[in-house]
Amino acid sequence: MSTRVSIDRKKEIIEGFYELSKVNGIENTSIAKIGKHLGMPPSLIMHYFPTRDILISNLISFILKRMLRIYTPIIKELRVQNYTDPVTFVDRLFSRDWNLLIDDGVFYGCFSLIFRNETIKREFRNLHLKLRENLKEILDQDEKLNQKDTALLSEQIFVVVEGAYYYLSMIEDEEMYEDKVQIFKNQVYQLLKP
Amino acid sequence: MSTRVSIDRKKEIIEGFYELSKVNGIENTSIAKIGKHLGMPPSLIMHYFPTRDILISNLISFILKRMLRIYTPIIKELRVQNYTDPVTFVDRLFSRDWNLLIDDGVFYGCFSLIFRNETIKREFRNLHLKLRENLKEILDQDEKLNQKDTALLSEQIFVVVEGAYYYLSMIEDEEMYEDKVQIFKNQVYQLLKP
DNA sequence: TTTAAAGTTGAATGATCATTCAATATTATG
DNA sequence: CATAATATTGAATGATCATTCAACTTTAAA
Repeated sequence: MSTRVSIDRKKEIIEGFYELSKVNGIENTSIAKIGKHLGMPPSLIMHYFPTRDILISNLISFILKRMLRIYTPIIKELRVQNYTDPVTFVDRLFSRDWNLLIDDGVFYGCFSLIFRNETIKREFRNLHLKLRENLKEILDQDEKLNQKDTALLSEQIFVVVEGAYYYLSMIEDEEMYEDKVQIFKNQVYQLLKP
Repeated sequence: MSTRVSIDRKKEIIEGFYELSKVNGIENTSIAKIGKHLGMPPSLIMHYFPTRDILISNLISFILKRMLRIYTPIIKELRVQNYTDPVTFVDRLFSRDWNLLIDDGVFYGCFSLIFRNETIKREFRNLHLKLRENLKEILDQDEKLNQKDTALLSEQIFVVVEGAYYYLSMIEDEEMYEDKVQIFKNQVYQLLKP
């Protein structure tokens, strides 16, 4: 069905789309621009992605897959150590690894599409349910938390993390940024207290 | 400088822009479409808003002004009663008044612009600083909280509220939605405990 | 009432858009 | 090697875009 070439091309196109979206926003990244950026005619892009909507929904899958990756290093660690201090991965949640993993502008640009596209909304919902499940699994490894409702806890932790990401993305002042991060980290540590 | 007519026209145009953006998204709401919607030539819109960017930045001001309004009824109450149970306005924060006040799709669509526009970012930041200040003032009215750092508390409350709004906007199932709301409300009540 | 300013119209601009298509080149298959 | 499938090209489509402009109408000021 899908050849090596077609798989590579699709990947190349989506990555080009993503790169240009970082600079111009998704809404200003046309098929023609992607083509010029990659040195291919727009018709080739449409050969692999028949409509712009399909192209966008592939970009979203690409982004959501990336986001899930924040957990893979932590989960690997857990396999080896059989124990990880929750504080360690809370730190990781607040670290700038996420910003490195995926551009905030592109991410929120995609997110804003959920309100007019049911499929995109479902994809985002699934990602977030997965993120919470993963966090729950990690919390379950910690004996100190075995009295706690870890499902509830992971909801509570994530709502702080996500609120923090939203709010922090407006803060320019470096010092203020660090202050706020500390506040929100403490807020999560408080939740983790036995 | 600005006549009655020009003030009314500008308002009419921005509101038309907002209405169409609810349905199509900002990125798909052109000046021509706004004109058709309001029964006026696009050139008239450009007479009042010389560029599309100016039009967008006016839409954003319009939206942010609206958001601040969630507090005015609460603050009015406080003036009369000289006391309001914080639980009451936490409820209000989580109520659907906000969704009524401003469409989530338009809101997040505007928000995603902060990443490529410094002015818009500043406007959003100012709104959120104001929201937190307002909440602090309300918390300060409550004697039960006079041992607490109300500035810190308002940060912590809002980060939950904003994370919740983000997350809840993906949830379709009504029952699940109510469950989550209750979780996040409890999380805030916990913060308010003396 | 004259005149200036502000408001409004509609047609025209060139740029860019997503998408289509037929033609050509490359690769895989039998 | 032949042939079918896949990959790629480049030109052309009509729609829509933000913006410009000159002409016209209404309102305000003097």
